[in-house]
Amino acid sequence: MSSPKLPAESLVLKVAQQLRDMLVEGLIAPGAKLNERELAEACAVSRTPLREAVRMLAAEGLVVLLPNRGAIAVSLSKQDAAHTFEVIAGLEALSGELAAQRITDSEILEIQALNLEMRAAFLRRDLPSYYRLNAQIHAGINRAARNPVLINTYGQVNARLQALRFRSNQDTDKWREALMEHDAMVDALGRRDGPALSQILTRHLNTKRDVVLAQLSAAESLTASETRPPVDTPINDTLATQVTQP
Amino acid sequence: MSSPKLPAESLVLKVAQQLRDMLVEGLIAPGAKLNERELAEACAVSRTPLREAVRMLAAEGLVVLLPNRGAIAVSLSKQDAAHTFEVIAGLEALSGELAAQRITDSEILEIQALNLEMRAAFLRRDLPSYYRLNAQIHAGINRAARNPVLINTYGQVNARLQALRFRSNQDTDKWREALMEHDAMVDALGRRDGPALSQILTRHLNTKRDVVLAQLSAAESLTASETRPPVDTPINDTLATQVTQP
DNA sequence: ATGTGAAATTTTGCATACAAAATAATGTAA
DNA sequence: TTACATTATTTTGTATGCAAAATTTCACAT
Repeated sequence: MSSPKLPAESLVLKVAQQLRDMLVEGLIAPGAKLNERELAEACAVSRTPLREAVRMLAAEGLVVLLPNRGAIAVSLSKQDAAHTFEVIAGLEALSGELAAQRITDSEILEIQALNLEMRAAFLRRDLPSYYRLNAQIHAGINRAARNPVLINTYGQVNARLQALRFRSNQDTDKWREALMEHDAMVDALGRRDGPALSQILTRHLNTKRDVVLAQLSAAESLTASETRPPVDTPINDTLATQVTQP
Repeated sequence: MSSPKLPAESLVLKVAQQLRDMLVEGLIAPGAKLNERELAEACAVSRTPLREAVRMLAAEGLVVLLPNRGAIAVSLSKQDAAHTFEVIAGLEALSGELAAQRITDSEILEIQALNLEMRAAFLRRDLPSYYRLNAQIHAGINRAARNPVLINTYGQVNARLQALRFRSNQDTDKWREALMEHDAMVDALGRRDGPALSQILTRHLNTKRDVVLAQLSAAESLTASETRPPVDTPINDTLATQVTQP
């Protein structure tokens, strides 16, 4: 046996990761209330570490704290989503710029291989594999940027988008477009052309943004016709938390 | 009277802001241990809300949690600082790009005015005013980008740099260089030339990074000669916390 | 002196307890 | 029935208590 006991990681961090997963996987739906007693029970801990974990997620922007009313899973309005995509695009552009300078030959080969696998997944219309490979490619570029702060920041902002749980690219045309963008990415990466890669990534994220926003609009109009009168905007619009401005 | 009582903001958020200020102002030095009892007393609250606040700051990257050993104020190694500057540069580049598209005429005038004031502060060698105006200019550009997510992300990452408490630009040459870069920035902004502004901001941040890193090296060699044998790297090197990668 | 190890103290981590606020439930009047 | 006020219940926010871990203290041997 290797490690019979390593309680090393504090409970709070484990609980935080559990909740983070639940939020990103959509097990806790956007806008849903986080009941402390309930969640504490589910995680088999007392309310104290659970609350601390929730506060961490609030700082990460995955939940929103309502004074005296607990916390709810973040629910991005279309505007929020658009803003988030803008930031993600900026971070990926940076990632591409840096990766082009720092990536190793073997890493390039690996990403080229992943890109081919992704193409194969497309041909089979294997959505799950496609998503996994797509994520791996982007993660690979981020990793090649050799900047842990960038990876962290990206992860934190991206988690909020993941929590939207869009599973799209049903539109075959858009899908094909994404594939071509990926080819261009891998090509630029192979040439170590930072500016080009950066530009492609920005464009890529913009199309992704458009797809997701379209889906949000569709979903919105659906739920609206089912339940509500033609109300427009989801719950929160700003998601502005603490910020210490220089 | 306007508002006799607005306990609205929960204690935790107030305490978090207090601690954030302490960390950014250097009242709690980088690497310093955060004693719960002590701080709770100082903030006049019990340990519970204090701990929750500390966890939030940990999620923001302003403190580092040590399992079973509490928290310490983040202490960026030179590498960490360099990585952080890279991310800040990317965010400012994005900010510039967007601001150039979205800024109003009156906002441009305001920033031009601030820039002139800053020049005046330079002529008087008035460091405090210079810093204040410099921060206002950058904040103005960020605001003009019309993206609250960007402002938040920027604020969170930048706070870690602020906690370094570099007060530099003593080097008059570098200072002059910064002034010229600011002129170029304001010029590009006036022309609403996003790419140019973006590029200038990146270069500007790079010089700033160099200045700060040089200062860190200087400070390091100082403390080293005073206390320690020629040890090289400060406390933590990664600062990698949680990340949910797509 | 210097190093080592055991006991004492402090500090952290988690659970519980209690007050205040919010939500749900109930009853009553229109 | 609906609207509204009132009470009961739940839920949150904060404080306190207690065990485990870490740190310090101090005696002792080298």
